Amino acid sequence: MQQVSDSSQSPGYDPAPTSSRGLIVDRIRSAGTLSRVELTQLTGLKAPSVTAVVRRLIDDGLVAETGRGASTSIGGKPRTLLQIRAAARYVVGVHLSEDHLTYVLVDYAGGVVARWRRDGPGDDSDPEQVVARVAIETGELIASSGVDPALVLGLGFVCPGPLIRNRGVTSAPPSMTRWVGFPIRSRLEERLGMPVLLENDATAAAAGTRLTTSHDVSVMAALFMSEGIGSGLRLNGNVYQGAHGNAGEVGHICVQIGGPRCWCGGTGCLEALAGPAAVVAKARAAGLDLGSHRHSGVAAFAAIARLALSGDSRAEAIIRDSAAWIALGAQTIANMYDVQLLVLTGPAFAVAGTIYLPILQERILSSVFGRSVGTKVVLDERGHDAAAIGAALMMLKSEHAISA
Amino acid sequence: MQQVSDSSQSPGYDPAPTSSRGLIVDRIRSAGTLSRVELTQLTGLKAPSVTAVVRRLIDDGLVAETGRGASTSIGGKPRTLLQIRAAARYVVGVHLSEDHLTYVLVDYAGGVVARWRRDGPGDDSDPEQVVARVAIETGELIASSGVDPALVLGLGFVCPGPLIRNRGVTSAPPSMTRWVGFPIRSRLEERLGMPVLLENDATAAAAGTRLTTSHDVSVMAALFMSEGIGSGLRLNGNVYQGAHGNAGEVGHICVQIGGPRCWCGGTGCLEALAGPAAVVAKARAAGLDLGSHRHSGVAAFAAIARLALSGDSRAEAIIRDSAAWIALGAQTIANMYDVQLLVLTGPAFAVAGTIYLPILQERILSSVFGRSVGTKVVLDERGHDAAAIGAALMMLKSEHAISA
DNA sequence: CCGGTTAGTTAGATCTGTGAATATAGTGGG
DNA sequence: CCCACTATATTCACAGATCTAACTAACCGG
Repeated sequence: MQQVSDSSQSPGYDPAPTSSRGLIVDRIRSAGTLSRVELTQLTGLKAPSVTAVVRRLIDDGLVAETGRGASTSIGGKPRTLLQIRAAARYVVGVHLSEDHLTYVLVDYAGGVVARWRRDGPGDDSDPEQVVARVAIETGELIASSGVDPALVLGLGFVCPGPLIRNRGVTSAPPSMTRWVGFPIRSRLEERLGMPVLLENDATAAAAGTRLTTSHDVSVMAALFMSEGIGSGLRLNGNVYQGAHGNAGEVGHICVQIGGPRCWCGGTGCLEALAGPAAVVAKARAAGLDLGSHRHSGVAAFAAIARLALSGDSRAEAIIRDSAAWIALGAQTIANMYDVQLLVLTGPAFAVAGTIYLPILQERILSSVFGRSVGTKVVLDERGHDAAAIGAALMMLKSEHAISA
Repeated sequence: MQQVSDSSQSPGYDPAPTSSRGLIVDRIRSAGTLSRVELTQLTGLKAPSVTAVVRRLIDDGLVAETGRGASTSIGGKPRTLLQIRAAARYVVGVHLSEDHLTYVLVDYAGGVVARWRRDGPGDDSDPEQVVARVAIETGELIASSGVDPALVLGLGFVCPGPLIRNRGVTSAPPSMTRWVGFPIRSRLEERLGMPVLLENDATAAAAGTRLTTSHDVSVMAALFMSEGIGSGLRLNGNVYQGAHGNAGEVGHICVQIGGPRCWCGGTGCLEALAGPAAVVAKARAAGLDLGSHRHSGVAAFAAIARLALSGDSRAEAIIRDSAAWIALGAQTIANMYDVQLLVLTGPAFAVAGTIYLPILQERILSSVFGRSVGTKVVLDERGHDAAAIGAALMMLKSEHAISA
C-alpha cells in the first residue's frame, strides 16, 4: 500500500468556494440567470457586498447584466438580471471508459460547446499512449471549436474505479489493469500544460447532472452505470469524495451472501450480479442475438436494452432482474445518504433507464425513509456525457478555490 | 407528510465552525492540550490571528495557559500549552431508548462530570410525561453535581429513529409509536428554559466517540447498535446529517431479498435479520435461559452475550450469525462513506463487541476498498454512553456556530 | 555572555462585510 | 401628469478579522 501524503490535506470533500466571489459565480451559473437580490438571499451576504463582488466580476468580463427581471405586481424597481458570460472561459472534460473516450468542451456558463466521442483505448491499453492521445485530441477539440486556447482553464479527467485523490487508480477492472498506479494526473498536466483534475466517474457524474434540478435540492446523489456501477453524493454543489476519493462505491457492496465472485475479489457484489457485464453474460447464455457487437461493454448492453424495449420478453426479463438488484443499491444510497433526489445517469441508464426507473422508484418509495421524505428518482437526459460534463464543471468550480 | 420549513436552511451537515474562535476551541478541546504554534498549523491561520483569538478566549475564562511544552532538542522558546478551562461551561446530554434514560453532564473540556442511568420510560410511554421527567431529572443532575446552573449552555437530546431536523421523530419502533410527530425539541426547551438540540442516536454517537482517536482521522463513521442499528458519519469533527437528518440508516437497508418483515414496513432489513431484537427472538426460540430479564430490549441481548462469552455454543452461534449480517452493513458503510475508521458503539456493542469486532474486521478487509486503504475497525470503550456524550458534545460545538 | 533557534507579540495595512442613508426605476392613484 | 409607494441597487463610513513585517521572549549550547 503506497502511503500517499497528499500535498493539500483534503478534508473529505472538495474545496468549497470559500471566496464569496466563487460562491456568487457558482450560484449564477447554476441558476442560469439571477438578480442581485436573489444573490443576497442565496449567499447570506448583504446587498453592498453582492454589489461589490458583482461589479468586479463584470469588470473582469465574467458576468454581464442581461435586462430586467419580471417586475413585481405591486411595483418597485425591477431586478437587474445577471448572467455568466459564456465565452469568458472554457474547460475540457474527458471521460475514459473501457471502450470510449468522451470529450466535452464546456463554456464558462456550463454549456456544452462541443462534444466528441472516440472509440476507446480498447483492452489492455497503454496508459502512456492514451495520455498522449488525449493531449493531442484535446488540442484538436479546442482548435476545431475556434476557442482561444488561452481561455481554457484546465481539463477534468474521469475514469472508473477507485482512485487515490489526484494521483491515479488503485484498482481497475480486468481490461484496465495497466492503469493501476499510473500517475494519470501529473502525466496529463505535463503533456497539456494546463491544470488537470482527476475524479471518479460516478462522483463527477453527480457534479454533472444539471444543477438546475429544482432550486431547493441541496442534497442529491447520482447513481452511475457504465461498465461498472458507482454513485456520487452532492451537497450544496460540492461533491463528497470520502477519505480517499472512493465514496459511493455502491457497485461493490455485497447484496447476496455467497453470491458470484467479482473482479474486485469480493463475492455477491451488486456489480457482479446485476451490472451491464452480468446482463450481457446472461443474455449470451440465453442465446440472445446481440448482432455484431463486441463481446462486452456498453455497446452489447445497449443491444439488449433495445431488444427489451422492442418487446423481446427474454431480454426484458434479464434487464428487469438486474433492475431488482440495482434497486437495492438505490435504496442503500437513499438510506445512507438521505438525499432529496437520486439521478440515474451514465451510458447504461442512457440506453435502458426507462426500464430501470420505475423499478427503482417503487423500491425507494416502499421504504419508510424514502416514503416519509418523498425521495425523488429521475433519469438524466444526458446520461452519456454526464461524467465528462461533470469533470468539466468540477474544474470550472475549482477556479475560485482558495489557493493558500 | 407534514412539509417542514426549517427556520435555518440547513445544508445537510451541521454548522461548521465558521468563526475561527469556535474552530480554535474545538481544536484545543479535541487535542486536550495544544500550543499556539500547533494551532496555526491546524487552523491555517497565521500566528497573530491565533494570538488574538486565544487572548480573548483567555480573557473570557474559556481557555487557560497550562505550563510549557517539551522544549525542542535544538533550543528555542518552549511552546506554551493551552487547555480548555473545564469548569467554564457545562452541557447536558440525554439518551432516550426503549428501556433506559441515560444522562451525562459534560464540562467545557468535553469530560464527563456525572453520569446517570435511569430505568427507561417503558413501553408505550407518554412523551409529555417523559419530557416532564427529563426536565426534573436534568435539574437534579445539575444540582447534585454542584454545578452553577447558569453555566449550563444547553441540552442535547438523542432518540432512536428517523427524525425531522430539530422537531421530532417521523417513525418509531413499536414500543415508541406515541413519539411520532411529538415536538420533542420545542417542548423540552419550554420545560427547561435552555437551548435543546435534537439528534438521531447513531449520528450523535459518531460525534461522541472520543475525538482523540488519532489526530489524522478526519473521516470516520460510527456503527451504533442499541435496540436498533444505525450509523453516523463524521467529517472533520462535523457530523453529516443528510437532507432530513436521517443519514446512515443502515439498519433498514435490505440485505436479503424476500427476507423477514421489519417494523418499518420493509422486508429483509438488516435490523430485522440481525438486530438485538432478532437475536433475542432466536435465542428464545432455541430455548436459551435468559434469566429474569424482560422480554425484549438490550438487557435480554446482554444476557445472551454473557452466555456466549462464557462458552455457551448455542448463544455464540446465534450472535456470530448476527455478526455475519452486520458485517455486510459495516462493509456498506465503508464502501459508501469511504472512511478511515469505523467505530463500533452503543449499548449492544458495549456488551457483545468483542464477538462482533473480528468478524466485521475480516469482512471489511476482504473487500478491495477496505484493504487498499486500510480501513480500521475499533470498539468504543464507552459504548453505553456514546450517544448521550455525543449529544452533549454537539451542543457544546454549536455554541460558537454562526447565528446570522 | 552570546549567537542560534523557536515561540509569541505588536503595529500597521488590507480586505471583507455591515448598517444607514441615498439614488434608481418602476406601479398605480388622483 | 405629478405624486406617493415600493422594491432594487448603490454609496459611504465604519467595524472586525486576518495578513505581513518587524520585534520581543525564552531557552539551548558553548
